[in-house]
Amino acid sequence: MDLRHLRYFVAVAEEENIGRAATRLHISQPPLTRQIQQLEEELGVALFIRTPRGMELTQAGELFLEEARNIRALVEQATERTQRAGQGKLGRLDIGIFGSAILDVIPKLLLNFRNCHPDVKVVLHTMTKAEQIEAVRQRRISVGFNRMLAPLDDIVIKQVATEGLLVALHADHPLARQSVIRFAELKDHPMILFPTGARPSFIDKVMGLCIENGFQPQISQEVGDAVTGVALVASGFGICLVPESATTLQFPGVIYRRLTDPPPNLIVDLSCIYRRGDQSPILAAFLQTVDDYRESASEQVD
Amino acid sequence: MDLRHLRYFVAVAEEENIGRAATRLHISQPPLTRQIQQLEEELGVALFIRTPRGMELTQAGELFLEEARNIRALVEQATERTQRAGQGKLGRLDIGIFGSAILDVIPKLLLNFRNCHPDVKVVLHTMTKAEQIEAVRQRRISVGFNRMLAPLDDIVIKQVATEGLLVALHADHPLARQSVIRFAELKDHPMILFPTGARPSFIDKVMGLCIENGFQPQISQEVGDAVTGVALVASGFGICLVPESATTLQFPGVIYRRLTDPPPNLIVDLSCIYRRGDQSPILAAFLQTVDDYRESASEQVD
DNA sequence: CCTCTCCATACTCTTTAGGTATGCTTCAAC
DNA sequence: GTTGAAGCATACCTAAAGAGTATGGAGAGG
Repeated sequence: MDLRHLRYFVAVAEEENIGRAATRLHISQPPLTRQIQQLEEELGVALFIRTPRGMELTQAGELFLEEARNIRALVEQATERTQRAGQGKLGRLDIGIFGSAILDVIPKLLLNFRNCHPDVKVVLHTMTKAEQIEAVRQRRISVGFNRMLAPLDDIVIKQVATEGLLVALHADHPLARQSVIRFAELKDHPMILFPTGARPSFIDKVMGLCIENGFQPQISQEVGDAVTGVALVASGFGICLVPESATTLQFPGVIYRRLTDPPPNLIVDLSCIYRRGDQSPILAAFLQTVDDYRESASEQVD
Repeated sequence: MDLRHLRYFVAVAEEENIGRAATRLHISQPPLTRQIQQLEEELGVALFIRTPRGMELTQAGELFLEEARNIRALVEQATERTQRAGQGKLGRLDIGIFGSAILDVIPKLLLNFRNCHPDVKVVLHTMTKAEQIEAVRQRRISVGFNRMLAPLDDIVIKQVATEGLLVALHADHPLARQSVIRFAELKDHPMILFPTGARPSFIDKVMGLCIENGFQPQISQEVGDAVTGVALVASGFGICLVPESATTLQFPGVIYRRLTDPPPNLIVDLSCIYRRGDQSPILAAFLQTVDDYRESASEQVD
């Protein structure tokens, strides 16, 4: 049996007349007669009663008509869904994130992506940098977001955004009276660092800046992520260098101050990683969204 | 697209290797390669990633695999169901009945039929003789049960059973003391007749018998069916001639007495009617059940 | 570097769908 | 009653498409 047989059968059943059905199908009458005979022979069942007036469905034919319509609808649906999946408009995208990336850029990106691709199910997985790399390799996630990424052969790193650094400090802190702070002034003030875990990380960025400015930081506490860091600032444990997006966190008593030095020293990048050679149309669509985001972000700067 | 494409696609997706899939499908490798290419081209979507190790499904391919399996299962199911319908094992049978036929024969027939054909939905319609004939012509019912049927060109009449006649009378009735009654003894006893409505009917049978035995019956009441007739016997309205199967009705105070005369005079037939030329396999199966029933009934008599 | 594996391509053959012409049956109209 | 029209079936031919054989080409492993 063939989908052609079903198409022909439905036409004949609807027209109740082989000649008219043949016209509708843009073929001549004899081949259609033969196809219907073949179908009946293959099923071993009479689907039609031949009357002088035309073709009339048997009970078995009535039943088969329903089934044939179902099958044809399902085929059409399968075709359409598969095509949408091939265009990255249907399916699932697993994304690896880490603590502070969720604060600003990722929500905006996801919002844009879901507007264009409402039928792609986005699943977020919180994981460390090392876990993300491993998960990308094993295809458990298609894309991961992180900072301070070192080049790898099998993984592409694509910069998503750059953010300036701010100092988070308590309103009672001596430096809080200044509207702008020079980096060197941070010397001798206890500092909260994050994240713990795999190096190189944001910690190394901060340590490097301190050394460039001629001092070793006084480490008050090492914590897992920016959220915890700012929470400790609110509790008076010290100051904390954070990316701009951390201003989303408005803990009581915490204020953010800009540093005087200009880029490129006082910026930190946010990048995404994905498997080199990954052909997934959903990933491609997501990376397109990332590009669009970067463009619109740089336009805002202009 | 063709069902062949689906079969081939599923095989390749499962084997993850065109060569092995070709072996499984009992064809050679190159045609299979081409069929898969055709399918991908028609959908406009890459279903597989070609690796040095073999064929790996894309996300779109995974989705299409599910759909393809569904479609194939549905086709198989449609084939099987249609074949069962063609053998009269699946579908619907509409049967016309009248009041007293339901008492004995029909329940037994239906029980037998449903044992052999559990997936045929049997729908009973209570209708008069005239309604049954009209409904058979209009195909609203496939078969009807009735008594005293006159031959018709377009309808086949098939005798289902013959039943002897009994006299239903009240236990206090003078004739109740006799274990057997001669027909002529019914003279001068008020008699309940049924059914009202279309002639010829059971009434004409009874009237004919009375005249044969030399008297005009004293009509106490005409009622619609045997059930009402026997109910009136219980209320003391008179005696009532009924088919044997009416003994199913055990009203308090009602007893049944055999008549002395032998067949063929004191029997009444139950027949079924159906459209001449009706090819429905379900009807054929039902008529076969009727034949089997008649055979087993006559065996019991032997 | 060679070989093995596996998919793609080229070409041929065979099957089968589709077209044209025609026959057969039934129904209706004259 | 005969004739014509409608509708399905059959016979035969053509063309398209699937399947087979032979071979090429690319990547992985020894």
